[in-house]
Amino acid sequence: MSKYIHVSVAWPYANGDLHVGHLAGAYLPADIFARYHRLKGNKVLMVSGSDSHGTPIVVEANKRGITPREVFEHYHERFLLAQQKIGISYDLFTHTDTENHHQVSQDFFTALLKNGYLKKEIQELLYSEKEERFLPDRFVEGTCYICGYDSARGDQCDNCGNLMETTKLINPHSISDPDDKLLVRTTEHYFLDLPQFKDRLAAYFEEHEGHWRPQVMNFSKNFAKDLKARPITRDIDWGIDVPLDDFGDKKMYVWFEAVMGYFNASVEWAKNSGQPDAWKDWWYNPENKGYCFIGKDNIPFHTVIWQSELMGAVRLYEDDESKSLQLPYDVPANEFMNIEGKQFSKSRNWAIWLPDILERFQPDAIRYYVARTLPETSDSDFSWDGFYSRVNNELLAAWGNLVNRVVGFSYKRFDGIVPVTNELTLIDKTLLERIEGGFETVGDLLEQVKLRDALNEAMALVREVNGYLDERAPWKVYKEDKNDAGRSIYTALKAIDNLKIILAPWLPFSSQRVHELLGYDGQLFGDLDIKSYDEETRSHKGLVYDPAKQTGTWSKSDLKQGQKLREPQPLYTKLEPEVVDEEKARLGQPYEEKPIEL
RNA sequence: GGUGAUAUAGCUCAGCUGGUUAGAGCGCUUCACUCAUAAUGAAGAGGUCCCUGGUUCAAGUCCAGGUAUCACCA
Repeated sequence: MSKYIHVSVAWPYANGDLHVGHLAGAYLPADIFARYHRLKGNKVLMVSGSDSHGTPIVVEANKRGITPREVFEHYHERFLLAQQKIGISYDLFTHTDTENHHQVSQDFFTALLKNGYLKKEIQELLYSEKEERFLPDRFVEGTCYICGYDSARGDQCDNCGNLMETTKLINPHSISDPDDKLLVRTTEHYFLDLPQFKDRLAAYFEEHEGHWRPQVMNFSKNFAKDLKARPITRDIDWGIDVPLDDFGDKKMYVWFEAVMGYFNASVEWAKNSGQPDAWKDWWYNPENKGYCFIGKDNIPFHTVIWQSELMGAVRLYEDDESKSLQLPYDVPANEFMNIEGKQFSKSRNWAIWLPDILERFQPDAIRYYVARTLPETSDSDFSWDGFYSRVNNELLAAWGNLVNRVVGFSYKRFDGIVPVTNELTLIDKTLLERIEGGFETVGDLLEQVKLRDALNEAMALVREVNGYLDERAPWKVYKEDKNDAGRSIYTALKAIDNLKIILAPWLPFSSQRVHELLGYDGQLFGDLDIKSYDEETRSHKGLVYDPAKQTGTWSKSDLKQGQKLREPQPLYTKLEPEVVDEEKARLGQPYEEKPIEL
């Protein structure tokens, strides 16, 4: 029985390249999880996209003297390429400036308004007469009303560290123009009336107590205890229009519409697939399980606000009143990944950029190290020493070498075929039972989103096979009893055939190569391509997983004796010790974007 | 300032509702092996479980306070 699994992945702000923090926080865990379910034969819908709105994009655009649209389109393109290269298998990775996203977000707004969950309130904000607009906090500078520092930012004072109430700043002015004195003015905005959801949220948390990560649950419960209405509209130019005739030129707040992307992108995916209602199999299916993969900074938006939006809209594009939008089943938020012990910083370029490292390292090597070091329970650390030793001493030495030694031996002593042998002995059967048990043990951990534990277990199985080989010593036995040696090699090949599937969620590229080495044709996974989609007034590109050619399944090996193998080539490139110092030296240096080549 | 987390072997991390000699991987030492990208296997040495109090027959595990780090909110 296949199940429906919806995988929502955090939407990256398209104002700079992706870095390993993004990968570790959301994209890689989501992909591992999704690939497992794809192998299980479950109906996976994994979506995300570039967040094209929000102040950071506008700031970046101003800095470069180009439009916000040019900024996000530039990075959207790079997101597509980098993620294709490292194999994040989105059913659709789109962006928030599609006609579809605008339309569905507006319909969401309208539904919330109609159902009585939005209310108008008057706010005091800083207004620029020069620019004839209200300025967001980040565009404001002034004198700190606590310590007197004269360059306090609109949201925080860099001198005393206190967060600022923007309207209290002394002599507030625009960041880009110190002569542009700002005035406090009132403006009217819509608010999402979160307190109305308090009881329903409490019931929702109750329902999921137990399987959520404790830090996510605790944080969310606490956050939901004291809810206030939050403004969801802004006086800005770059964003989605509020769908009301009498509300000026105001736009939706980016956090309000970005989370809707999980829903909107599902709708787009269905349209693109030519089955416009297909998304309902997830969003209106009580059997669906939805997972939101995000970083810890995003927790309240994905455990409180998004749930409130879904509950408040009740239903969209669905007439059956017995149905309502499904809420996420789990929000496996990750902590942060530091770099060489220090926090990521874009301004100081303390970062490891994805397009950059993909030029020098194999995707599976990166995937392996990051997966091994996932910040699932607490902040973790990416270190080049760690990368070097994990890749060389574990991935390559234990797994790559296992494949190489066994296939190589078959090639050398058994004419490059899977040895033909008779009845297995107890020790052979015991090994295979242990390995085959991995489908259960590793699978269970994956379903609980304990990805690090699951990988640990999978690697323990790899070591079992190495231990078995040492014990059986086919290279020695071969001289006296070729059949017995063949039996061990057959057993080891079959173990590898199983492990290639068990490891495939983490190592899709090298598992495919093992698949081919073992003599199979065809693809374990489907294709991941960049495609173009036309809407009425504009077109956009998306990264799209097409499962049509997928043949891999999460099930025991049925390796045939006598099957022709392919000549082994090492799976992984061994890293030279110098890379550690070379890569460390890059940290903090200016980063130059280069074209991403596949 | 408030809230939620995190601090355990050289390194990266497990240790759920308190209970035998505190675990794993890597690194290190010794031995074995040579099919393999000198890769593999076995054995072993490494810890005042951040600090200070407290509860308890018993605390890495609970409570209070403190220190350091992270996120969110004001």
